Amino acid sequence: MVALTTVRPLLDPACGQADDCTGCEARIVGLCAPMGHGPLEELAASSDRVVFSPRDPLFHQGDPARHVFILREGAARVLRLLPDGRQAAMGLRFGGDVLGFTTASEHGLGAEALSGAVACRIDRRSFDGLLRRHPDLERHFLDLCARELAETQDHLVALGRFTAEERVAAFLVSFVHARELRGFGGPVFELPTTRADMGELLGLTLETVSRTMSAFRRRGWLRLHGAHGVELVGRKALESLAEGNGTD
Amino acid sequence: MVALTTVRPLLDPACGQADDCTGCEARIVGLCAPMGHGPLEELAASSDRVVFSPRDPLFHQGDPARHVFILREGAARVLRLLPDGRQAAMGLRFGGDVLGFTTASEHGLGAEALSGAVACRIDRRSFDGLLRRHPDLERHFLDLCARELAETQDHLVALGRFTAEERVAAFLVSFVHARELRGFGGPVFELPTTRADMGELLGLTLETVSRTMSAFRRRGWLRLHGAHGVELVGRKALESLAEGNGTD
DNA sequence: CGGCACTTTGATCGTGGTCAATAAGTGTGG
DNA sequence: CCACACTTATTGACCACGATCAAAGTGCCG
Repeated sequence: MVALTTVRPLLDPACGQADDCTGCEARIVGLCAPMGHGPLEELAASSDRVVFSPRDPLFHQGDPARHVFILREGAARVLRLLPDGRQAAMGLRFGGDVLGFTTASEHGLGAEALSGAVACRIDRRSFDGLLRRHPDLERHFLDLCARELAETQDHLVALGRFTAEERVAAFLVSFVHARELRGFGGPVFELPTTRADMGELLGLTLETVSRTMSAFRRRGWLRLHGAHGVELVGRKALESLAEGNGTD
Repeated sequence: MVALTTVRPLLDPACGQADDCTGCEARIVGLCAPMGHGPLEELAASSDRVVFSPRDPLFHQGDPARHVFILREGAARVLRLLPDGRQAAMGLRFGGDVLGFTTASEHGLGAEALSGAVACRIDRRSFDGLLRRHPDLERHFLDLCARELAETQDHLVALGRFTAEERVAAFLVSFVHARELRGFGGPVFELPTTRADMGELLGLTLETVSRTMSAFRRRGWLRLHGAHGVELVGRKALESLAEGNGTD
């Protein structure tokens, strides 16, 4: 499978107890899953809740990496800005995803909210200490990091070898997949991205993304409800494109 | 900096003692760096030395992930094969690099030797046990994984936003950088890759790679000694291209 | 209703892909 | 050591996918 949006399917029934994320997307949380009550309380002491409006930065590329974020609600994107102004998005993040975790001293990437978003902001020092005191948590994070690496590699294949149609299909399919993992079923959904956002994620221009979406619509593979509302009709066809089956 | 070949600069003076890698490239080893003698002996007991000829596979995509490899000499590449036969290379690996580490049960990527190569093959079970028993080693691996993620993100930016010239420049610069980190200085070197290999790494055809190399030669930025021998003359110019400064 | 950001669609352009022929290396056996 | 076969690299001619430039069209929020 080729994933262009981050997908980390780690259910977390415990998280709702020590913290106030009951009923929100963060029930599915990569971080908290293996944590007992002790660690969770430690975490709650050095974390706070932050609300972001659309296009607010969570942190900037180049900032000292002082915090780790866990997205609770909404969507965000992680991106790299080049010296000449070009920018490339590395992926989307949703409820339960971890942002801003790095072993470096500075953020190599920036992150910004797409829709409105709520995140849990954790002090980096406390976080490192927590990892050190709880080896199973550290192991869990290694797993998380390995998954993110695998997803980035999928993305790399898409940018290196996929046509425009395959890239857009891969984006749609993996977005739907990420939704489903978080308990939002159904073929109708709202994209939190503009066509330009999608272009930056896929290495395409916004016009090409738009044309490709129109082509899919004409083929009856999807129905558009306004610019952001999408109804996947021909999921099979899109999945086949997204898997890199080529024309055969 | 944009890295298209893996670069993990972790010196390992201890590795030569418990194992027979004295004097070879594996002095620079990501894995062994933080290990004491105890762990090293444990490791030696469940590892063996394997020699590969050019184009030999170290492991195939889809194989059960039974071993972790540490490359000691030579070069290898890690790649993804698509259902329709297209293939994309995720990066190059050199002496000291770790290959085949994954938290999944199967290899999501294949790996093959480019030049001849020597690797240390470690049983996955033993390796997992070692990680569990030595939390500092596990922390080190988390760091390694985070670095590889950062490099893959650099690669992603290159494929998503760079022109052909910028990609080839980025490849050359990061290859030279990897060599230097391993103690091989000097502006003249042999590429272990064919033009086709470079194309698969950069999302280009072999013809485009060849034309771009010729263009660099004509501009006096490099001198070619046979097909694989390269002498970097205008490193500054190539570095500027590789950083994404655009035309300005 | 007006203003603005985003989307769609069209026309044209250009980078890099494709197809093809030649040249340069590389390796093997006589 | 050279002749031959084979792989890899280079270069050219042409093509196509997606980029760029431009102009309507649509939806959204004040």
